[in-house]
Amino acid sequence: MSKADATRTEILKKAFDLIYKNGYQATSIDHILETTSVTKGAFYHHFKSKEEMGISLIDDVIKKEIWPTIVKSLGASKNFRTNLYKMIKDLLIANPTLTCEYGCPAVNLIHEMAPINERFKKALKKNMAEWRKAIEEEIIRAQEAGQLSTDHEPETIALHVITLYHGVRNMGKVLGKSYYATFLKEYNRYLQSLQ
Amino acid sequence: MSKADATRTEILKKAFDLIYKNGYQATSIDHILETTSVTKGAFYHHFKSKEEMGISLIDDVIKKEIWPTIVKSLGASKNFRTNLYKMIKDLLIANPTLTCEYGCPAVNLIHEMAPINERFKKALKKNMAEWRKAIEEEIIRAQEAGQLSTDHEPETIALHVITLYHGVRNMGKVLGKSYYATFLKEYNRYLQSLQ
DNA sequence: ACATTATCATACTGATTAGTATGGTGCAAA
DNA sequence: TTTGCACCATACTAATCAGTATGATAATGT
Repeated sequence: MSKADATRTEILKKAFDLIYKNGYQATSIDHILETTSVTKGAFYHHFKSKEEMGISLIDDVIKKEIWPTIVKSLGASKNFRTNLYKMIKDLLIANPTLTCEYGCPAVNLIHEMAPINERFKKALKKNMAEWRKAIEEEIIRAQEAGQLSTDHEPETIALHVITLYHGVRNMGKVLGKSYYATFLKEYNRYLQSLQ
Repeated sequence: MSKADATRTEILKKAFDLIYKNGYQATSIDHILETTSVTKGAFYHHFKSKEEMGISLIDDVIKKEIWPTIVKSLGASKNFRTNLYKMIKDLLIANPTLTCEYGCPAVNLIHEMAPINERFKKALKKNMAEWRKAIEEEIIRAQEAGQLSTDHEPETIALHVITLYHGVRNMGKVLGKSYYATFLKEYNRYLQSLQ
């Protein structure tokens, strides 16, 4: 990795930390630079604006933070219920960078930015569509294997699972980590109700 | 209503509009005053700080915006599934002030403020606890009427329903109003799976 | 009628914001 | 060797922020 790439990465890494904890709008560029060795000149050399940096963050960092956990679970076992359970559980519990207090950066950004910035919304929508598609494929495999009735619409279930994830990430901010366990039990019951 | 009360109400009303659409931190006091006849002196006479105004907003306005829809549904019919379905549906569709694009103000505030402001978190938590309790009572009634097995923990189901609401409000910001219909079908299937 | 206080209005402050202007440095191609 | 550009550093700007200082006016009790 070249020196320039290292600078770019350092900016995105620090920006991710601050935006994850304080939100995009509340995170200033000065604050990002404060605790790094990067200067404002370097920042605006790599990103033509704060918005541009934010969009890069969605594509580069968030994707690399969440996507591995997802693909690791889907298709891992032959039982789609096991896989969908593990996927959400690992996203909630196993990921070392994400905490209950601050939730999920992708979910947070949708909340904050989707209504007020079209570019953010589009990038986040694309991200969600990829996740949805991956879950759909899992469900279709289950239907082809006879584990699940074809009466179920794969898209409906996929989006419902994502909806639950968004919901529990928000609830966790208020109720704390103990709710994750409560939620996972009821989530599992939901998965078992899919026949 | 006295003149002073009218001023206070006008501030809270305008603040609600702006915070609902842009978030708490992105809403400035100057912006609140801009399109009203209220001045900064009046603002700081009624609220000792922006934070104080925000806390008032949770207790006063949000509660009055959402709570009526909730109590109207719960206990309305003898079937708890019908009531829980109607509650969420009305929150999503029937409420005239809330839109799909901007979601639910209470959910939004949890996302933005719960991790970074203890007073907000506490006020929002109290709000959620009241909702949870109301749903729990609906579920206990159903169990006493023999509509639902007592194996189900009322708190678990109540929180799961709230979780779904939080989730769908976030998803709607990206997927648009059409998803509400898709969600409601799967939500109904979930309610029917409670036996 | 008078005093007191509630309710506001105006003008300010210092801090912070995103972004710019300008110049410097090192490396790569010519 | 020189030219040019990628990469970065420093110092600035105009706008905006929450909050304050100070005084005016209106309501209210005595």
